[in-house]
Amino acid sequence: MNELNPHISVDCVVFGFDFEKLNVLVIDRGSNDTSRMALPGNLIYNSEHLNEAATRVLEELTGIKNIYLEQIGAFGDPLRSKKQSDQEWLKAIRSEPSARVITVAYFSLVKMADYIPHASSFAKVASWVSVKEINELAFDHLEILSAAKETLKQKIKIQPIGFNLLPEKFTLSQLHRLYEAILEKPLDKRNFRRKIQKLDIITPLREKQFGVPHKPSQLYKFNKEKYELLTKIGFDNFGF
Amino acid sequence: MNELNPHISVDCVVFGFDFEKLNVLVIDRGSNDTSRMALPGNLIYNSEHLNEAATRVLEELTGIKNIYLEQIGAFGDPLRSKKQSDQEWLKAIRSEPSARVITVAYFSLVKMADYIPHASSFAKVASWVSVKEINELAFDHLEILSAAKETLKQKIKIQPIGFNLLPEKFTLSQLHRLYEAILEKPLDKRNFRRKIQKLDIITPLREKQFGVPHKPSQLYKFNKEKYELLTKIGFDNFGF
DNA sequence: TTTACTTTGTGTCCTAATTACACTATCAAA
DNA sequence: TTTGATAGTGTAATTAGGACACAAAGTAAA
Repeated sequence: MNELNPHISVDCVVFGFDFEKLNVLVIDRGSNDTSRMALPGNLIYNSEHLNEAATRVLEELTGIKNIYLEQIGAFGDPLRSKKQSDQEWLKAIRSEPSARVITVAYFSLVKMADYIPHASSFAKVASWVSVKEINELAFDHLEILSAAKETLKQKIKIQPIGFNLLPEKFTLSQLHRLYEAILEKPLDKRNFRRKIQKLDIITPLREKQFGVPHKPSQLYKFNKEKYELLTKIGFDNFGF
Repeated sequence: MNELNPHISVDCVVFGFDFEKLNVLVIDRGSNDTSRMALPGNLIYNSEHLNEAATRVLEELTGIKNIYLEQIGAFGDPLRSKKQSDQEWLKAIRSEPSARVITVAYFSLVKMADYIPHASSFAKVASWVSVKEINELAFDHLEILSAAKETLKQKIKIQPIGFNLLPEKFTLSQLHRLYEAILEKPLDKRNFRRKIQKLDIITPLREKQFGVPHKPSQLYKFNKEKYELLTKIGFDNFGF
């Protein structure tokens, strides 16, 4: 009844931002394969919705709840079944050797502070790796990562989802660097500030940075209420 | 070896444009279910790539080759297995009663003249139905249709894919009505013309409409070479 | 052959958005 | 008190977007 479905898996591209660059959570699969790193993922249960499965996989891995998740799409072609090294996958698939696995990929945005690899005690430990440093991954995960990066780029041009990658309180410079990291191109500082302020969805706090060896920066928070109000009115251009 | 996989299907949302409104190909499933109409779709073979399966389903249905196809995403939750009326699906699923089906949805854009239902002699006959008239479909197909419409809207704001819905030679008015139908909002005639001409990807022909009871219109064709040249240069704003 | 009907095709003005660009202010640390 | 680092700000020029009305070219009907 509540069994794993050996034909369908979910894989998650979990992005984090360290105030300088984008990072992704990857899992070390050991050394019995050409590419040791893989995206976190798992087979799904027959009783599960797709989104639930992705949420579950991420919570099992990182302990994070209420995670921002978005589907990227379905991947997986017959070649997938030739790579037979992931032990869990092998075990599940054993009964039906000719089957293939379709994987439904998700991307998610988390605050990096919410998951610190070795401070957490989960079975598989994932680690943060800079997106730019990844040029090989197990299975078709490199393709999935590319699609995730592209989807994120497109999405952030339309919706203010970047705030999921920042702490509650953040500076405009941090937000600026985040957009540059995602879009992979420099954005003029003054033009960026003007534009983001005109969107009218961030609120300055009565608080500044302290302890920094330079002029302390104004802190802001994302005004979710105002954003939702604007979208309800039909406003939909939060683009860059 | 080359068997149907009873867990994974593809469904296709095939859009056509009759110079007035958007239409979708639907199949009449007979009367043994609450909602008789469904999107064309089928289970996939284990040896098939996902895209291949979608291409195959469409070619089997309409005979059209070289179709424009784009994945929308994966759908399907456990509820799906409770609706047990599609005979083919039942038969395929019989051996494994507790399984669920994930469907990978695609949307495709075709020139309506390429598929005229009763002129073709395929087993299942699909028919064109105005998108606006559809408010019920079998399974979760209404949800898929909504997602398809939304994806198409977003996509046409970025890429010039609309030309797949028009014949080789078309008028600016036809193109104008197409954009209005997809975006579901009126666009100013003069501003539309100015903008589309500035994109510089359509070429006027040495030819006009004839036989029309009004001023004959200039005919244009989509300049694919120029479009690809522009994208290679890094230009990517074909938006509306 | 004239008139009515229908759709094509065009230009300007105004406002909003985008781009490029450089210097002063404020803090910690040396 | 000097140095080093980042924050924070305005303007001018260009480009894009939105609103708007009328003459031209064909067929069909009188």
